[in-house]
Amino acid sequence: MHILIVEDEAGIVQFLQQGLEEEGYQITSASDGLQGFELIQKQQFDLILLDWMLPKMSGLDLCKAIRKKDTSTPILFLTAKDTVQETIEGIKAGANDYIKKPFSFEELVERIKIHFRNQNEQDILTLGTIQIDIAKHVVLSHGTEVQLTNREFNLLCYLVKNKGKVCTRNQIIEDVWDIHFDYDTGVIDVFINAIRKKLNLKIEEDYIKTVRGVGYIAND
Amino acid sequence: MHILIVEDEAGIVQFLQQGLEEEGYQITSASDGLQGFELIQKQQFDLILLDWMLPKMSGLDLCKAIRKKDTSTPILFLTAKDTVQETIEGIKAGANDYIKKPFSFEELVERIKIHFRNQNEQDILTLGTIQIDIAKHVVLSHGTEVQLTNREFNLLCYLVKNKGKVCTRNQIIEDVWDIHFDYDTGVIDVFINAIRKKLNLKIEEDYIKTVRGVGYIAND
DNA sequence: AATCATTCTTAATTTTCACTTAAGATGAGA
DNA sequence: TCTCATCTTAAGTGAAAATTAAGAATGATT
Repeated sequence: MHILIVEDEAGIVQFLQQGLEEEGYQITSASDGLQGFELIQKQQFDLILLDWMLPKMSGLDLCKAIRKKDTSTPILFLTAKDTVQETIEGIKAGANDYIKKPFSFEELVERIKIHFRNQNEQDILTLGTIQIDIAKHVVLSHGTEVQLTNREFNLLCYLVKNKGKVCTRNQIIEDVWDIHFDYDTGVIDVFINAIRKKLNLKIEEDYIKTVRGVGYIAND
Repeated sequence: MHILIVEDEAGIVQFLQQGLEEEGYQITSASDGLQGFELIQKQQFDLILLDWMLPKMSGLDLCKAIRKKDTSTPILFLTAKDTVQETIEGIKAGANDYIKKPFSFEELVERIKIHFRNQNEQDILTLGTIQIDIAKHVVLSHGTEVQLTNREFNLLCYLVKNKGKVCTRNQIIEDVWDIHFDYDTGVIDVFINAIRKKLNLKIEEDYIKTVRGVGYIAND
C-alpha cells in the first residue's frame, strides 16, 4: 500500500513517514502542492494525506486537481483547528475525510485503515445482467465492457442506486446535473437514449423503463 | 432535517456539528444521556446520533426510553471498538444502525443518508387487497403488478387517500386534472372504468363504488 | 496558443402512446 | 316502462419521448 504525504513541515513528515513505514506502508512525500501534483501525474497512490496549508498550491486546489482525473483514491486532509471550517469545503471538493491536528498517531492509522477497508469493499452495483464498478468507473453488460462517458455513467449510477424507485426528471436534473431550478430541455432523454443504445439490451431486459409523464425507473 | 447528537466528548460533537451543518442539517446536541432524554420529550428530531458510553444515562437506556414512545425515528449508535459486541444489544433494543469509532466523516454522512432514504420509502397505500407503492409507482392487485398510466395512477391514489369520503366529480377534476372551472365531459368515468378493469376485482371486492349523482368513493 | 478530439447540449423530426371525445349500450331509480 | 346517469368502446388528437444531427463547450495534445 503506497501512501503519498503532502506536507510542508518537515517534522510532521518525518513523524508520519517513520510511523507509517513501521506499519508496513510504503511512503512518498512532497513538501509543497506543486510537487505533490507532479508526483500524482507520474504514479498511482493508494491513499493521499494532504495538508490544508501548503506552499505553491493549496491543499484544496490540489484536491480538486486530483479529483478531475481520479475519483476513487481516498484523500485525507490534515487540518489545523482553525481551518476545520474551510476543510469541509474540501469534503465537498471530493476529499474523503479530515483529521484535526494535533492528532494521535493511533487515530491516524485507524482512519487510514477505514479507508482501505472501504476501498476493498468493492462497491459493485448491479442491474440485471449489468455490472457497475464505481471505483474502476467501468460498466459491464453481458460481461463485456461498455464505454460510457462521465455523464452517462453518473446517470446510470443514479438510476441504479435508486433501483425500484421512480426518478423524476427534476430529481435527475437536480442530482446528476446539479441544476437547482426547474429546467427541462431534452437533455435527459438524449442521455437515456445513449445509455440504452450502448448497453445494447435485449427486449426482455428493459431494465431502464420510462414512466410517461414522470421520469425513469431502473429495475432488474 | 433536524439531527440530535448525544455525545459527551466535546471534540467529537464539534467535529460532527460543523460537518453536518455544512451538509445542510440542523443540529442540536446534548452532553449526557439525561439532557438528551429531556430534549426528546420537548421536540421531535428526524434522526438521533447516540454515543454508547454516556454520563448520567447510558446510550442503551436512552435508546430504550426513546423507543417506548417513538418507534420510527432512526437511532444510530456511535460505538468504540471494544463495545461493538454490546452495541448489537442496542440494535435489539430498537436502534437502527451503529458506526464504529473512529469513523470517517464521509462514512457517517453516507449512513445518515441511508436512513433518511429508508424513512421516505414507507409510503405504501392500501385499499382492500390493493397495494399502492408511490415511490415505485407500482400497483399490486392480489399481489400481481397492474400497469396503470399516470392519470389512472393519480386518480386511484386520490381516491385511496380520501378513503371513506365521497369525492365529487368537481373535486376530482380540480385535484387530479388541475382544471379549475366547472367541467364535465365523461373523462372521469372513462378512467374509473379503466382502473376497475385493470384491477380486475371480484364482485365482492368493489372497493371503488359509484355514488350516483355525486361522484365516487373508495373503501376497503 | 492553436488545433484536434471528445463530450455535452440544443433543436428539429419522427414515433409512440396516453388522453379526450363522442356515441351507443347498460342499468338504476322514479 | 321511461328517463337519465353511468358504463363501455373505439377512433382521433395531441403531448411526451425517442431519435438524430449539428453546434457549443470542454480538454488534451502539439
